[in-house]
Amino acid sequence: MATTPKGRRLDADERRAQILACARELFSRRPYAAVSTAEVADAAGVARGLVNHYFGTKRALYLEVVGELANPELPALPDPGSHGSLQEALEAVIDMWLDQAEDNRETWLAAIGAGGFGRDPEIELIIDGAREEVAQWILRAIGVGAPVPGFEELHGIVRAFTGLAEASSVEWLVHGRLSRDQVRALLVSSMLGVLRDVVPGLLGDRTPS
Amino acid sequence: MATTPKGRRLDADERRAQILACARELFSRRPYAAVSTAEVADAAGVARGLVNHYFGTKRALYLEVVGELANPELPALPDPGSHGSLQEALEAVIDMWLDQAEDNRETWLAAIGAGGFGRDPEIELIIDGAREEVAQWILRAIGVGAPVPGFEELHGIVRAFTGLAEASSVEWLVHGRLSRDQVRALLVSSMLGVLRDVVPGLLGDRTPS
DNA sequence: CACGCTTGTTGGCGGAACGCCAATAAGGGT
DNA sequence: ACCCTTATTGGCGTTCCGCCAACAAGCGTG
Repeated sequence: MATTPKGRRLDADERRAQILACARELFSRRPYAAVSTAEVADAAGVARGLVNHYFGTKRALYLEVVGELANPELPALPDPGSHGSLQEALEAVIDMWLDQAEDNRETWLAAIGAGGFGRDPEIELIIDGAREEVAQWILRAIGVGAPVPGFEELHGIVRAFTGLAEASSVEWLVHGRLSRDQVRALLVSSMLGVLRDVVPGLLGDRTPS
Repeated sequence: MATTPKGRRLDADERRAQILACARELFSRRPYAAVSTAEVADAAGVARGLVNHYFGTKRALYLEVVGELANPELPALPDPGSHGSLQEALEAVIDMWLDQAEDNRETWLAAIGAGGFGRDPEIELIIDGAREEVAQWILRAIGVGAPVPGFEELHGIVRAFTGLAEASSVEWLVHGRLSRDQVRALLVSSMLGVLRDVVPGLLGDRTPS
């Protein structure tokens, strides 16, 4: 990453961007506390003091990296009115979202914190374990054992569902945009709908389609 | 939190637990790097060296705190024989989940990382801002402006939905338990179902020309 | 009651990292 | 060729962490 020979002067903006890039590289692999400014400076082929000169503090540098990562560059929406049903509009926007996630995979995962950003990989493991426990708990509750055909998909669905449960609960407990009853209805409705689509056999007596 | 006079000897397990409690208190309010072991020791009314004596390193102490927080104590499931329909089982387990979240509100939010755990509040703000942007983007895409009646709820629902989108995408891109098509179907289906239940007016007539 | 042994506890040493600032020199303008 | 702007450096003081030897509180023993 050290693109310039020692001591060479660069344009301020250029140098700043270069250091930022190195910091991004390092912070995306190791947790905040495990990355030193000296390391960042080293990677950029620059004296440590210069990092502080451009970003003030290590924390400020970190914040800037995160801010850069978390900026999702959402694709432009198609003209309103060009779509017929709500379903079509929804499908379109979801496709765009998925494209975006697939293309910027690295960046996007880092921003989400899934691949572990400044977050400690070990911490990530603990959290993931807890989520997995909840998922297994739900699977048991709806009477799904491991050897069911298509279990992997079901597993993934339930894991995804816990994401919905967490986010909606935050809307309820933190932002107050949803009531408990609404969260409940939201979870039951969406989970039922998805199960109906993917494993219709589970529903027993009621088997549409 | 300093329950014992200076220099008093405690049982090893007791002292350990006390320090852990203080660490938990501090780490839940400020990010990792902003909490010093000296502070933890101070809060426990103990010499700094003792923290290292019991936990080795600051990081190990932190990991233990997180591990303690992330342990969700899931309520026992009802007898598998007593379940009626899938819907009933689902409603039951979701109610249990919501109870659990409501009761342990503090702890649970901390574990999720929503209230910001060892995570930097400022970082949290950035991430939340990015999520909000996505939510607004989706709202625009499905043709919902701000002054719609029941907009708050819709807003919350979409925010919750982004949680589902993120989690399912992680299942797709990281764990490989879902394919892209499955994620797509999952998102479309659940979002449509929920919209149908909450704002049925949106579905009927579209194309306001 | 005195003594000693176990072990919880302390205080400080050495190293690493961070924020800051004055000194330096690179590169363009005159 | 000179100077003047400013990117860049190197080091000082401070804070924080991991480690360890010394200390003493409390219990058992004679």
